[in-house]
Amino acid sequence: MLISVNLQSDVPLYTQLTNQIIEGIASGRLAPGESLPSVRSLSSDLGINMHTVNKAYAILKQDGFVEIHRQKGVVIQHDLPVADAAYRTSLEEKLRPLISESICRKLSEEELLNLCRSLFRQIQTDS
Amino acid sequence: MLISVNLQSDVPLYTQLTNQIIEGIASGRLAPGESLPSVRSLSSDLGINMHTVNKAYAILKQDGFVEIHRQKGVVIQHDLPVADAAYRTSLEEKLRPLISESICRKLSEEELLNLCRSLFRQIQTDS
DNA sequence: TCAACTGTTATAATACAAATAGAACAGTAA
DNA sequence: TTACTGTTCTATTTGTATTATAACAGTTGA
Repeated sequence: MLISVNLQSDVPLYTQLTNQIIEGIASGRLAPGESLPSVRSLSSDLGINMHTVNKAYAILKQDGFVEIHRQKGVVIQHDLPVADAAYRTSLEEKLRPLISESICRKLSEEELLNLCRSLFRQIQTDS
Repeated sequence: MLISVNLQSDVPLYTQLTNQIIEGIASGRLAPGESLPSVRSLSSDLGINMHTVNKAYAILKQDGFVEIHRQKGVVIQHDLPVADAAYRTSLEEKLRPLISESICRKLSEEELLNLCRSLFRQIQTDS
């Protein structure tokens, strides 16, 4: 899967990486068991530091999206983490300010739901 | 409206403030024309620095949610900003990683939409 | 007029996170 | 052995978040 970073963005580089990899899993472009590039090769390809890639991989490992095989390096987990109560709470806390502002800006409930539905399907079928 | 901050949170204080005020507008607890506490009184009440509150107010002013009256201080805008194309794009960029992870965690499209709908109505009617 | 309040600005210091840099270690594969 | 894997260590630079003090211009009410 093709991975890139935007040095101008205010989103931290390691967050850009984790976001892209998680979207890759969601879309099926990254299948369970598949290997990710090594920290050294990916950092070299992107022109960024090794430790930045390592931090992204460490977060993905921490959250249960990847596991480390001494042989194959970093591979996508077969048993991906599921949406438990704690996750749903944190998701709500992240959605709340976004939905609040959309209400202020007179986005209707239907428009918001259509946007979410459209994104959901676009990500899921973007393999 | 009651405003509070969580010093333990990893969300910046000024972001906590802007989020709460925007949610207050969305819910109707803060009506257009209504005044916000002065930077000095609010910072004193919350036990934080004046500049932190001032930064939050400056962002709200920048985004068009409040205006400055030399007499009344900081008041909620009558003509609130609307959801233009630029806003929709930025909203999509913020929703995308959240939805991607929810797909990874096997949250169904219906569950996600129900959560968004529930939040939308809860915020809107929470006055 | 005077005192008390408004937002605003300037300067400085502290603390922390993000990113980079160079180096080394333990384990594994060809 | 050589070359690769993730991991860890120390150090530096940069930028943001937060606090601290101070001052300014304008407004309000006594």
